[in-house]
Amino acid sequence: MSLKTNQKAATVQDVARHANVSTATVSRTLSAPDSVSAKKRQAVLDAIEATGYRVNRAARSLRTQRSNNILVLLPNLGNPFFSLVLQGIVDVLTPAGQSLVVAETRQIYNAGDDLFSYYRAQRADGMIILDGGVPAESLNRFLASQPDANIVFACEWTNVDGFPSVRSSNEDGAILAIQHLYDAGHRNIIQITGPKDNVLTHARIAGHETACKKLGLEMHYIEGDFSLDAGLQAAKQIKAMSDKPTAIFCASDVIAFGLISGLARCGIHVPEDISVIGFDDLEFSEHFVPPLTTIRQDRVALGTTAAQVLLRGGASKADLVEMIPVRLIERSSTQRAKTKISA
Amino acid sequence: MSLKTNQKAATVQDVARHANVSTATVSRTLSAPDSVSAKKRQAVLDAIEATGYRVNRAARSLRTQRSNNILVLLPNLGNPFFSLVLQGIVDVLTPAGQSLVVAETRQIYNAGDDLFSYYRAQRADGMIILDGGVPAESLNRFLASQPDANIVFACEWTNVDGFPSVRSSNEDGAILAIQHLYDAGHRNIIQITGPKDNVLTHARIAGHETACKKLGLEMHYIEGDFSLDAGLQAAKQIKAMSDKPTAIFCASDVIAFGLISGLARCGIHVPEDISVIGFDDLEFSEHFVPPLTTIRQDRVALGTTAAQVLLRGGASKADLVEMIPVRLIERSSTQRAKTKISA
DNA sequence: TCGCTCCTTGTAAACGATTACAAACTGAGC
DNA sequence: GCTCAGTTTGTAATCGTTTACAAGGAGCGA
Repeated sequence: MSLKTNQKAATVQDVARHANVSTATVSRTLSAPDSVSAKKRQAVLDAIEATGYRVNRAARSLRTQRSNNILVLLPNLGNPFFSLVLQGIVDVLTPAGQSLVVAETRQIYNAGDDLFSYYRAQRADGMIILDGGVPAESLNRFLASQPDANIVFACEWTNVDGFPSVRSSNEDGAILAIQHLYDAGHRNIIQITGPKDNVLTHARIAGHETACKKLGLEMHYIEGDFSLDAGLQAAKQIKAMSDKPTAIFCASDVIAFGLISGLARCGIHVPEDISVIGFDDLEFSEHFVPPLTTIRQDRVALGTTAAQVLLRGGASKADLVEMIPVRLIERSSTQRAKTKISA
Repeated sequence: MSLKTNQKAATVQDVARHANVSTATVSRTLSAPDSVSAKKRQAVLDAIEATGYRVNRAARSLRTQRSNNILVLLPNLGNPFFSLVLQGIVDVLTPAGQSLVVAETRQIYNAGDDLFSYYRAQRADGMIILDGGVPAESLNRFLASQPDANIVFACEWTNVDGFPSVRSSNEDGAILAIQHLYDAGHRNIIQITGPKDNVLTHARIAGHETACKKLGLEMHYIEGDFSLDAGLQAAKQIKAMSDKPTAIFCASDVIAFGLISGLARCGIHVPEDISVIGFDDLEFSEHFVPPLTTIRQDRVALGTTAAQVLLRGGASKADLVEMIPVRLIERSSTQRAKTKISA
């Protein structure tokens, strides 16, 4: 490529002139090389090299009606949970020649816009939504007005039918967690849940119930919200209980961190006094003290799969639900129940 | 806005027809409302409402030669350190009507592209680079070919002159760390550093040296790389030392996590046996066991400031270095030295 | 050589906005 | 009513691609 300090970027016209061909031939060399004779093709490639030509995406978008942009919508960009999901998305999108545009749901609504309108304004080729809290009204508008919009939910999802989704098998995860505790002899188990209007919360409670029914356990919950603080608060409640659980299933690793810290301040030690299992398997969980037993979500796979579904035009399979398996990662925050097993 | 299931999006022509004005008037209503009479303006706004018109960004970009896209380049999207920086960036960019396009340096190079060429292809209005490891050759190309390119480095920076940068005061941070340990009576201090070719590493070593010179301490280093594993490896080395340090300054919190875990496995306890101070103050650091004393970087401010510099056209002040202050967060991983203070 | 097909190539019309320029209108001052 | 300046409006060119269509040329059989 040329290093010359040219003010304005080379256009397809410049290349054509340079190679002594028409603009159509230049364009074809790029999009359908086989339809151009070897001689002209080489001339065009040389001219591109010489002029430092790069296609103007705006012009191409305007003409082809495709932006080559994929919009990713997050509830909260500052939440480190999403970093590996984004990693997975970009791993698939970049090689496919798509650029990744990120936005936060609340920024859009703060600007007085709504999702539907924002999507139209961006004119992205597709959208991955990582936020299950999008208002149903916005989504119904999509279905009514742009039934062909290419949208995939990932991680979280929505109860509005008509959108494909990629998610961890949350129920299975909860079942694995309860079963693991049961197998270690625990019979008095509490779940500290996520926020009550969240789809993940419901799924993890559903799994919990399934497991408890099967195993003949009673179900106990403390309502939380996936945050550290929820764990700290729960620790206080547990300290005050007369009949303490022997094991706690936290709906997120972050809750577990807060809980374990909180319990330690009350003189309750994990896993000696109480076993704790988390959900997510964050980078840190392995290095927490004690290393956290947890249910691993494959965040990169969530991202890559969502991107693949999108590229394949997943919107046509509106009922698609792609489940990413989770697995139990056994570490040191859970141990065999010390108290005698009742019954 | 209309809910009708219209196939193709409304254009400025449709709005003009609807409002019985020319396309120029529609365009002016959007970009310079004051230059349009109140009556026509209202007619246009009504027509926009009725047709559900949204400006076509590709067409606008083509005509105005501005994309309203800002490119953010990261070394590694999966690294949760950057999530709050991105948060800060988006907090500023979205209200300013700019979209955020993210890409990873290595993806670009994997694709056989180089940064300069990629930037031209994207035709972004500006770029925030969070990766100090960009080859000098690419950067010199920018300066030679597009001296007006709007580029800001954030977090990390480059030794190539000519680019503004926003960064934490890393030297100050290292000085604060050493001073804190000194004040607690420590005289035998080691730093576990970042990777040796990194600008942050150099800055934190420079601060360390400044402090040691002032305080009359010897300087000791173990070379690391900001990772958990570096901390674990360092723990082994320290265990094998006959004259052990009483305090360790880790160039990142993540190193500190690994170090503390590693030391614990060798029966060396923090802070009882050795004090440890980190750098970054991740969300997690407060809840580590023990809660980590560290130097806090204001990651959100790094992002917002970088975005503001960019929007102000910071490239014109190529020598600008915006320093974001750091501060000492004292928690429980450091304590007063037990051994007698020598001299 | 003619006529036919098949492959390459070029011409020119989109795509949907912005904006320079000119035309039309307004009202004030005489 | 006429002139002039100032405001408002419209016309049409332009941004840089892609692609439908037509035309030119090559190859081949008769």
